[in-house]
Amino acid sequence: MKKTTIKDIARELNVSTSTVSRALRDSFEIGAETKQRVLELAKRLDYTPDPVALSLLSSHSNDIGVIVPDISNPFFALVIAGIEDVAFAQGYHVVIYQSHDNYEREVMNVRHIANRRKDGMLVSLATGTQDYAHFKALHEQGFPIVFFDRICDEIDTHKVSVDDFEGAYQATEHLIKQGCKTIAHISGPPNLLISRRRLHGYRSALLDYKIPIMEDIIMSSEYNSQEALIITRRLLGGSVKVDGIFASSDNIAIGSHAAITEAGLSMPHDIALIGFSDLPITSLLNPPLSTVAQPAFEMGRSAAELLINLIKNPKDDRVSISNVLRTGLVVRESSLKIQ
Amino acid sequence: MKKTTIKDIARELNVSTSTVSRALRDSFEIGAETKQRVLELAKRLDYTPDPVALSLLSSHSNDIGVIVPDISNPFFALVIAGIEDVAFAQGYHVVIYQSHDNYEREVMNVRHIANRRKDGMLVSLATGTQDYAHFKALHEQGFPIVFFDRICDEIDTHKVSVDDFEGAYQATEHLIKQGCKTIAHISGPPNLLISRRRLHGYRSALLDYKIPIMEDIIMSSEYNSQEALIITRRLLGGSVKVDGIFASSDNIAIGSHAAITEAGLSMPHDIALIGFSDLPITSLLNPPLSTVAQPAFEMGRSAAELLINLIKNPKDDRVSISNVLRTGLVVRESSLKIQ
DNA sequence: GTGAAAGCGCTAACAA
DNA sequence: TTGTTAGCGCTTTCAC
Repeated sequence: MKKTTIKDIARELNVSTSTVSRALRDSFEIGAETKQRVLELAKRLDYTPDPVALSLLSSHSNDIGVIVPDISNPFFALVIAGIEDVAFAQGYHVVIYQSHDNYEREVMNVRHIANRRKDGMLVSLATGTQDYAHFKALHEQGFPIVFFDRICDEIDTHKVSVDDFEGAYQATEHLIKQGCKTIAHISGPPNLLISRRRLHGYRSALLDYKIPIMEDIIMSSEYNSQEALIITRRLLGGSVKVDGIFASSDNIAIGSHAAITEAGLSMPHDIALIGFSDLPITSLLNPPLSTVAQPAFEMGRSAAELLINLIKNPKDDRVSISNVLRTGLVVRESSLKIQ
Repeated sequence: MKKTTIKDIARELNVSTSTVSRALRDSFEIGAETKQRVLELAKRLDYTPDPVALSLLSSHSNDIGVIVPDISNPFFALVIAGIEDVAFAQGYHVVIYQSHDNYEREVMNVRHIANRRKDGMLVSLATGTQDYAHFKALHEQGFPIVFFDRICDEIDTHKVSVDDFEGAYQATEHLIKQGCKTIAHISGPPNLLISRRRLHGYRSALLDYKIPIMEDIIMSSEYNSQEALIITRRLLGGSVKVDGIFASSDNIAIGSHAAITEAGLSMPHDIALIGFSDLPITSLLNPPLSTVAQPAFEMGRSAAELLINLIKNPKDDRVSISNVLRTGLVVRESSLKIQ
C-alpha cells in the first residue's frame, strides 16, 4: 500500500499529470468536468501532496523552526505554546529544537533548519553562545529570524523580550518596601543580556533607595534549580547576613527556596524571596513564591506573528521591530512581611 | 549568495555531476586526482548535500520524530534527552512534537512525520487518544514505531515502559509500613495503561495487607498539578479522613502537596505523601517529596536503540520487544514517619 | 482546456 | 575511470 501520487491519478483518468496538478490547485483554466473527476478520485485515493517534493521545488516547507535552550523549562514550553497557537492558525507547522545551552548544538540546529528549507526560525540563545556568525550568515542571505527572550543584540532583526530592567527594579523595590535591608541578588550567566539587564534593575533600585551595593552578595548561577541551590547555600554560609534575595529567574528562586528551608530559616520572616517569570509551580511551593510575571504565551504569539510577517513580506526586514512586553509584580507569601 | 550544488562543482571542474557525486561519496571507481580536485573545491565552496533532495530520492531523512504529550513535563524532557543521546551518536536528528494530550494534534503530528519521510517515530500516547488507526495504518506499511511510557497495547511493536504495577505496589506498601491506615490514591486518566497499572498496584498492596479498599478515596486527575490541587482539596474536604496519599505521578503529588499545606496539615505527620517519577523538583519541595524513581533517561535511550535497530533491520519487527525497566523507591520526608 | 517537457538537487543503473 | 540518462513527486512555462 504505497502513497498515492499525482501520477496514479493521471494514469487512472487518462490525463496528464499537469492537468491533475492544475485541477487540484483549482486552476481556472481547467474544465469543470475534468476538475470534478480529479477531485473525486483524489479524495477516494486519499491523495495528499508530498511535502518533500514541494520543498525541493519551491524552497520552502511551511515549517518554522524554534530553538530553545531547554524544553523542560516551563517558561519556554509556554512560549512554544504561544508560537504554536499562531503558527497553526496560519498553516505553519512548528518544529522544536533544543540547544541544551550548548553552542555546538545550537549551530547544528541552525544548520538543520536552514538545510531543511524551513521558512524561518525563532531563537532564544544558548548560554554558551558568544559568537553569532551562524545567525549572521543566514540573516544576510535574507533568511527570516526572530529572537525572543534571550535575544541577540548584534543582529538587526525583529526581537521580542520583556522589560527585564523594569521587572527587576520592581522586584527589588518591593523587597525594600517590605523592610529588607540587605538584599542579595542571584544573577544568571553574565553573557546573557537578560541576566545583565535584571542585574542592572537590581542595582538601580538599590541606588535609588540609597542602599549600599555589596558585591559579595551578588552571585551568579546557571538558570537551573540545582546549581542555584548550591550557590544559595554558599550565600547563606557567607559572612554577610542577608534578609532578602532577588533571584534572576524562578528556577533559580526554587533552588534558593530549598536552600533557605534547608538552613532552617523561614520565609519571609528571616529572608524574603522573589523570583522572575511566574512559572505555574511557584504558586504551589510552601510558602508560595513571589515573582515577576512574564507574559510567556504572549511572547510566543508575538514572536510568531513577527516571523510569519517576515516570511510573507521579506522586504519588511528593512525596519526591525523590538517588541518589549510588560512585566507584573506577583506578591505571594515568600516576600510578604507587611500586609 | 546561493547554496552551492553539485552542479556548480561539476561546471567549474568540467566534469559531470555524477563524477562529482561519486567523488564526494568516496567511490573507489574514481580517479585519485579527480577525487582530490572535487573534494577541495567542495570544501572551498562550503558544499553540503541538500537533505531535501536526498529525502525525495531515497525516501528517508535521517530524522526521527518523537511525540510526547507535553514537553514541559520534566519526565518527558529527560526521556527526550536520552533519545537524543543515542540518536545523535548514530547520526540521526531528533524532531520533537507535542500532542498536548489531544487526539487531533497527535494525528496531525503522525501525519507530518510520515509525510516528511522521517525514518521512524517514538511515541508516548496522548490522554485523549482512544483510537489507534493512525498508528496501525503506518505500522502495517512497515513504518518503524516504538512506544514508550504511555504505550499502546493494541499495536504489536517494540515498547519501553517501567514496571508500573511494581512501583505502585512498593509505594503503597511503604505507606502501610509507615503506619498509614487510610491511604487514598489519586490516579491518572483511566484510559491510560500506566494509570490503570499503578491503580492496580495500589489495590494489590492494600489487599495483601488486608486493608479495606475504599472507592471513595480513589480519585482521578489529569497528570498535572493544577487539576491535582483541586482534586486533592476535594479529597481532604470529604468525609473520610485519610492519613496517606499515593499519587500516580509527581505532578499530581505536587498538587496534593500544595493542597495539604494549604489545609494546614503537616507531612508526614497528618498525611504521608508519595508520588511517582522522581522529577528533579521533588527533592526541592518543603518537605521533600517521597517518590518512585523511573529511569527516564534510560527509557529514552532504550526506546531510541530499539527504533534505530528497527530502522536498520526492518525484518526484526517479527518479534516485538517489550523492555520493562525497574523502578526504585525514594523515601524522603513527606512520607517518613518512622525513622 | 490540456499535454509535453524541463527542472528543483541528487543518485544509480547503464553505457562508453 | 567517467559521462549519459532516468527518475524521486511536483509545478510551470510553452505549445497545441
